[in-house]
Amino acid sequence: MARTREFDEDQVLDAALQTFRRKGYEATTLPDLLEATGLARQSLYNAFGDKRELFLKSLRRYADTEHGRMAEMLRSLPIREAMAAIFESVLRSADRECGCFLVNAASELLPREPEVGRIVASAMARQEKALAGALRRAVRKGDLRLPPRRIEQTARFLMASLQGLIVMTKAMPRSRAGRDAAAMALRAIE
Amino acid sequence: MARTREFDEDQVLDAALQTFRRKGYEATTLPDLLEATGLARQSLYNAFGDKRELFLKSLRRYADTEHGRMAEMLRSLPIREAMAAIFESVLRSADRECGCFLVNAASELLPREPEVGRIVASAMARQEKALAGALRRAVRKGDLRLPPRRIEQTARFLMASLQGLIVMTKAMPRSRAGRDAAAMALRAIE
DNA sequence: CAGATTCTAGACCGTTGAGTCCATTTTCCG
DNA sequence: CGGAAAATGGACTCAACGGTCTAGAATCTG
Repeated sequence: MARTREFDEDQVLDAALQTFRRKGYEATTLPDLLEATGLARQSLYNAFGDKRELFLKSLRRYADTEHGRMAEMLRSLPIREAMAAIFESVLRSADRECGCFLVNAASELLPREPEVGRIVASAMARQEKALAGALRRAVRKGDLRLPPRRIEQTARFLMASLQGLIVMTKAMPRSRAGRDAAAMALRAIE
Repeated sequence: MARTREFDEDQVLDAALQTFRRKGYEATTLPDLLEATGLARQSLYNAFGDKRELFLKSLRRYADTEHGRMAEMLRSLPIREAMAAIFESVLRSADRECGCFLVNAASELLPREPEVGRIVASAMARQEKALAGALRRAVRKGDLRLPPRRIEQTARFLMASLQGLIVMTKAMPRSRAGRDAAAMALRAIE
């Protein structure tokens, strides 16, 4: 048979992901990716296809893991604590991180790259659903008073607040603006 | 003396701005800019310097005009109508437009380009101030009930909502999500 | 008109990009 | 062991990039 693969696909994908997330698609060069992943040129092409494919795979992976993190918080914590923790994690990651990969990718590549549009839109829709589900559970449990008609709307509002927070912390990392905005958005589920 | 300049600087800058806004910095090529502006290579370099300088000038111009539009609305309309109109203009421009140039630039180029960071941060701070000012006037006039302590916070919250709306309409242009989020954000100044 | 200056068109330059090819080495497994 | 498959390093292609230069046409003002 053949020689077995020596690198861990997910690990390589994560390295590429971080690079794309930090520098964006166009500004990331192939040498950047080789250095970040530690792979040889040929290996990268064999395993993931060209730069664009690698980017899309990274983006899908990011969407999946982020959704997982969020869904996990929403499942394991009461709704208010969960939302507060989600907002807080955005605020805390403002310095070392480099914004949400989905938002970055959408900003840079839409409407030019429809596949990016599909990935981002479906990721956001999924997160919105998870949020609405958590709100519904909270209402059923009596933790939250919210007319059923308002659940979807509230989920969408919280999503928008989250996106806004992400943008503001990236653009004004040292400002109080993010904290204030987050605190006020949370009042929607008080 | 010399031959007079044959093009209108602001008009050229607007053409470049639209191109950068639509395609982003890296993906915009010099030929793109020449076609959009109708200028010859040399003229562009003479008048605006290199690609990076042209981009920064475009971004500053966008920040100024957008701030002007917003400030004008806030000055000429009651606070609720003004905010509704501002949100509405983001929603309506979802299809043909290409997102907020400031958000796009920040997403693509931060933290790599500190000058972009300065432009975006100061633009947002200016808008936040204009918003806070409008809120304060509304409170003084009795149009709005809001403890003075909450004015700054509300302004920041509305800014974040606006940014979030911009991102969501770009990422999910055909969705109801934007409308719902906008409606709910406006309830903060009901 | 004359001279200065800008505009234009396009050739040109060096660099760097993504992607391919190939020859060699490494590792696996029958 | 021996061959199949993968990994590697590096040379290579070719196109496109941003930016410069040149030569000539256009247009202003003194």
